[in-house]
Amino acid sequence: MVRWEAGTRERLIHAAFELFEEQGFAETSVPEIAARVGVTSRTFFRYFGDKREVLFGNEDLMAEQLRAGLSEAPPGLSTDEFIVWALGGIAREGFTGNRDEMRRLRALVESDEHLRERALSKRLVLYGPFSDALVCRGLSPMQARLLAETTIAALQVAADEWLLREDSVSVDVLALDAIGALEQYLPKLSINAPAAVDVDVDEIAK
Amino acid sequence: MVRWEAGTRERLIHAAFELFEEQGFAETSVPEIAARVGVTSRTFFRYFGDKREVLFGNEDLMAEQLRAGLSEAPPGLSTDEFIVWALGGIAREGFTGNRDEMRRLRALVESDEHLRERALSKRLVLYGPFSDALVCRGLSPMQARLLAETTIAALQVAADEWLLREDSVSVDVLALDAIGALEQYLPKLSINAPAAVDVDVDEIAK
DNA sequence: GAGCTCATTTCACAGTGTGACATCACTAAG
DNA sequence: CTTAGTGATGTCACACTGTGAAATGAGCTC
Repeated sequence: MVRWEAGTRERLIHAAFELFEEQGFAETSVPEIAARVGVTSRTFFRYFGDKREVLFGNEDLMAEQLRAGLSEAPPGLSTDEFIVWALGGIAREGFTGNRDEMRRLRALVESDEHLRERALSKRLVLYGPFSDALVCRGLSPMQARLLAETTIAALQVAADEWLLREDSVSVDVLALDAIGALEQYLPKLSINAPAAVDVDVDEIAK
Repeated sequence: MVRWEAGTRERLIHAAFELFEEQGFAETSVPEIAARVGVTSRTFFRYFGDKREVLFGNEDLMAEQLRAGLSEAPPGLSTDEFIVWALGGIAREGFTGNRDEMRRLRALVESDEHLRERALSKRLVLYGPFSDALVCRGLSPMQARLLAETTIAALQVAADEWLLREDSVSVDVLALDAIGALEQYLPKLSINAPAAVDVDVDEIAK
């Protein structure tokens, strides 16, 4: 006879999800979640740093997979090819099937201010590895950051679109469509921008 | 003799800023801040929804100014001209002088997880008005969102760059430079992407 | 000076998150 | 068989966050 049932973490996640859907996030307390699983709230906080975190375990997983996946990029890709390749990987790993559960999660997150906030900062976790990989490929930190943020934002938009649909278009195609359309609207550098940049960088160095 | 000193809100902000710099954000309690100003913590929470908010009053102000400013855009601008114009406005309103205080604020925010999280969601407040304005100009909600996020991200990167410098380059120029460089790295739609988009959108409508 | 206003205080409270220490089934030596 | 871990959980105590509801009291108005 085992002293404790296995899979406490998973059961906590499940119970939390249920309760949040039944009563709302704010109206559900941690002791309540713990009670449904038959543990103490202290145990809950041992598994999850805070109440919100119970819904975002996946994101951390995706970030790890992403970091691992990005290091396996075929050599010789140009930066834009690298992005296409990375989007494909993410789409294949994180966006197959289980659309319905993702929809429910999305609805939950959208329903509460604190959850929306946490979701945003989870994007940081995603574009962190991405940005690092781009720096390794020779981009400046600032450029890498902007490119990573843009790509992840496109991915997010594409994911939203994907969740609205029922067909089987893959997320990376949607993301690339979005990026393509984006380019059409971005101001072209040549039009304006006196570009007093490169000069002043040196002045600071003094 | 006045029962209460004027400008409680400003004095709370000031006291909080000082204490956060002296001891760190996590190590400073709300009662402590309130005590330094000579009020109760209850009063603090009447001015600020939560402890973090005391550092982000400006962002809300900027968002309002932005929303107001965007509605005054000269007619006849194309989308990319509109973006250039908007960036100019933001730079003129929010990024003149007081660089040193902004640097200190930035350092504070970077020093704490919860503050970084809040800073991110404040960006939502900024790109909300932007995105709305773009929708009014005929973009689809998704496109508007992506374009707005990209622009604000560029602004953020440019602001970071600006804070690192001492010269007088304006933020909007830096942002446009960043966007220019960004375009160079974005995958071109023509290369790939079978683009199964427009068809399926209609199918959903049924 | 009666009454009103309004920022603030006071009080009570539910919930969050954490550190320190106790418990107890199970396990690996000896 | 005993003994000494090990590791997930419980227990307890606590500081802090954030929020309703009612009381206070200075200054203003008529």
